[in-house]
Order: sequence, then structure tokens, then C-alpha cells
Amino acid sequence: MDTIPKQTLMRLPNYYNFIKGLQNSGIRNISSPAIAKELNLNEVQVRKDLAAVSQIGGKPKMGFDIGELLNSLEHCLGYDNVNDAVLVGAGQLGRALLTYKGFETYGMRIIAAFDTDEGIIGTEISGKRVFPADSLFDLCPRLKVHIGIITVQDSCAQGVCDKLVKSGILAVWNFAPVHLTVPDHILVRNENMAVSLAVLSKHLKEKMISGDVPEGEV
Amino acid sequence: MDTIPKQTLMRLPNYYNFIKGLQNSGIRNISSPAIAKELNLNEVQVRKDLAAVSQIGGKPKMGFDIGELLNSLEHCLGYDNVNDAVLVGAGQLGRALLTYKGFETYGMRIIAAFDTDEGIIGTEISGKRVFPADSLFDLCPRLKVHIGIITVQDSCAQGVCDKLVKSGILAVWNFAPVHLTVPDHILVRNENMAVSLAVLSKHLKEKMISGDVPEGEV
DNA sequence: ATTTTATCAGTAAAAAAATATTGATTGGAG
DNA sequence: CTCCAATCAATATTTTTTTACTGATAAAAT
Repeated sequence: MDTIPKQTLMRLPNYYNFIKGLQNSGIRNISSPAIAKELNLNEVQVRKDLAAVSQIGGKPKMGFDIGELLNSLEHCLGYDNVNDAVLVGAGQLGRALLTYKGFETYGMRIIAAFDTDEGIIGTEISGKRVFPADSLFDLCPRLKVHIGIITVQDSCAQGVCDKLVKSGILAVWNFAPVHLTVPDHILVRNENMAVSLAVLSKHLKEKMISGDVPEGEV
Repeated sequence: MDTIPKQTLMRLPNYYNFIKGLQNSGIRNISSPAIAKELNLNEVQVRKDLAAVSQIGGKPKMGFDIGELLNSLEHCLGYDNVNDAVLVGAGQLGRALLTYKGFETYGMRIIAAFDTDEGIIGTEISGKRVFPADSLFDLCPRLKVHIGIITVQDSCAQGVCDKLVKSGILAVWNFAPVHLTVPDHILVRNENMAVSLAVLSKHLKEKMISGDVPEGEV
């Protein structure tokens, strides 16, 4: 497979979730029109997206083999490699992530947490030990971790980010709603909860204006 | 302003975060090349994006006025309307969202939570009351809420979603890693934490293969 | 066995987005 | 006051992505 289009890559998780669900229902095959309908996409687009990842192809009248498809998607999304991450900021959100079961399904693992609060340093959350923030420099290289998750307060985020970078982290998943300045070779993914919700709301509003709400209650 | 391109809309939050940060530092103007550099975008693209939302424009040698820009972005993203949402599933993640301070900055508010666990029904989390799941039907219409947040276990997600739809919800923010089937007029936004992390990891791996890691430690 | 229908794959066309180019405008330097 | 460098705006070009079309294939129906 040569380079997959960016937009396609962004749709892949949707395909994966949907198809995974089908598998659990015991279904063995699925056609692109069927996928397209459920995911509100174009039938041809679905076929092309799938072709870009799977190269085995589907059969007329039968569609694609679900098992095959999932394998291809997993491989393409890199779910089949184990990957470790560390988390900084064991507050409410940090704890939620530490407790979150879903990661393992996708081969991801948060192996340790860091915080400055003396009260929680040394405790365990969902089996993961909480270390003092300063031990980042020491532990990250030793554990060969390359992904850092930032769930600290806005005001500390840049400082924590700098520390992570110094510790050899290469990718950052940032939950603080601030812009992080990083060296060029560092990958940053911003997860701004508030923005996500606001954007959803914005979309809803647009939809309501363009007028396809059923009942008269707005 | 006529219809803003989808891709532009997706970049808007990044601009907003970055520029907001500048404002807090007391800076008054910013040029598109400067923004482009920081956000790793094309200078012209930034200018076009900003033109699509602001229509006031910038001045040569000075760039854009930050206050003006923020107003336009806020308006465009709908941050200036108060919007209410309800949350179903007061588990670890649900509680994290209920506690999350960031929403109010963007005019969003979670006004109530729902759960089936007798132990937490009736309690308050961060000032929000937890109601029994069945009262959704009653409360949602009364509160005129149109956004529902799903933070329940995978197996319950579809059921909860159906209930929300029945209660008059129009948009769903789904944190369960499953595909939700909904009527056409319902907007679904999937937030799959595990996938997000996996995708970040995937990107990192690609970057490492294409070979621009500085030190020899991989 | 032949026809029908659903579906796939590959190519072509259209649309959308990103990038490059050119000329205009403005604040400051000489 | 004139020139220069920075930056904007508008138009043009290229690239990417989406959609449309055509013919092929295979299961099911006649």
C-alpha cells in the first residue's frame, strides 16, 4: 500500500468501530453500500478507502470479509503494536484516563503517572503507580516511553511539556486548552474537550438553521 | 460570511487557542506568517482562513488585531451562545467531565447527570445533581436540552442513545467505543480515546520511519 | 443454463483545498 | 519625503479528494 490519503486515514477509525460492532453480532460480510448508508458516506468512497488499506478486495454480491477487513484496519492503524505512554497530572481527568479500559483493546498502555501533589505520589491508580513529577527525567528514558499525556492545569501545561520533551518524549497528547510550543520534531495532538463540545453544538445549530428538525420543538 | 470550508472550520480551534494565549501575554497584533510558523501551516492558508471568519482583515506590517480576531472566532465557533448538555453515566470519565472547568470558557454547560447506580443517584458532582436514568424522558424536554453526552459502558451505549433520542436530544457526544445507530436527523460525534491515542502513536511511528528523530535513542 | 441483480474495480470527471504568484498597502528607516 | 521591507488581498495554478461512470463478476432466481 502506498501512502494513504489523510482524509481517508481520518475515516478509518469510524470504519473500524462500525465493523467491529458487526463482528460482535456474528455477521461475516459487509458491502460498501451498507457501510456507506450507516456512516453517511458515499458508496464509492467507502470502497476506495477500503481498497487503500486492504488490497484483498471484496466480492460482488457478498461484499467484504469482516475479519479480513478488521485485520487490515488494525494493521493500518497500528493497533497491533504495543505502545506505552506516561501521564502527567493525576487529577480527575488523569484518573479517568488511567482507569479507562479501552486502551488495551488498541494495544495502548499507560504505564505510569506523574504528579506534584505529595498526597497522591506513591499511591496507585488502577494499578499504575504515581511518581513525583521530577522523576520524569529519570524514568522516561529508562522505560523507553515516547508518548506523554498532559492532563494538568492550563498554567502548568507548557512547563510539563518542556519537561516531557527533555525526557525524550516524542509525541504529546495534550488535554490542556492551551497552545504548546515545542521543537519541530515533536508531535502534538490537542484534545480540547470544551472545543469539541462547542463544535458539536455549532454543528447542531447549523443543522437546525438549515431546517431539518422533525418535531416543532426547538 | 458565506459557508466556511469544513477543513477551515477544523483549524479554527487551533487558531483560537493559540491567539487566546497571545492575548494573555498582552500582545495586540499577530501576522499570518507568524501564526503559520507556530502552527506549522501555510502562511496563505492562514490568511484565507482568517479572511473567511473575520472580514475586517489585517493591515500590512501590523498583521491582525487579536481582540478582533478572537471575537470573530468566538462568534464563528458559536462560543458566544450558552449551550446546555446532559451527561449519562457518572463513572470515572463522566465525573471527570462534570468536574472539568474548561467548558464554561466556551459557553458550554453540563447541567445534569444521569445514572442507574442507586448509590450515586441523588448525590451531587461538582454542583450537578445525578438523576435516575429514567427521568431523562421527563427532564430533557423540560430543560430544553439538545445535547447528550454518553459516558456509559460499551454495552449500554446504544440503549442510552435510544433513550436520549426519545427524550428529544438532537446531538450526541459519544465516548463509548461503539458505533451508534441513530435516526438521520441526529448528530453523532464519536470520541474514542483509545483510537485517538493509537492514531497519535501511529503518526509517531511514521515520523520515526521517515527518519527525523534527532538523538540516536529510539 | 440463462438471466437478473447486487456489487466490485478501475478510469474519468468534478469539486474542493492547498499552494504559489502578483500587485497593492502601510509603517518605519534613511 | 522617498524608499524599503513586511504583510495583506486577490487571482491563478497545482494538488488532493470526492463523486460519477463504465464494464466485469459472482451469487441468486428463473
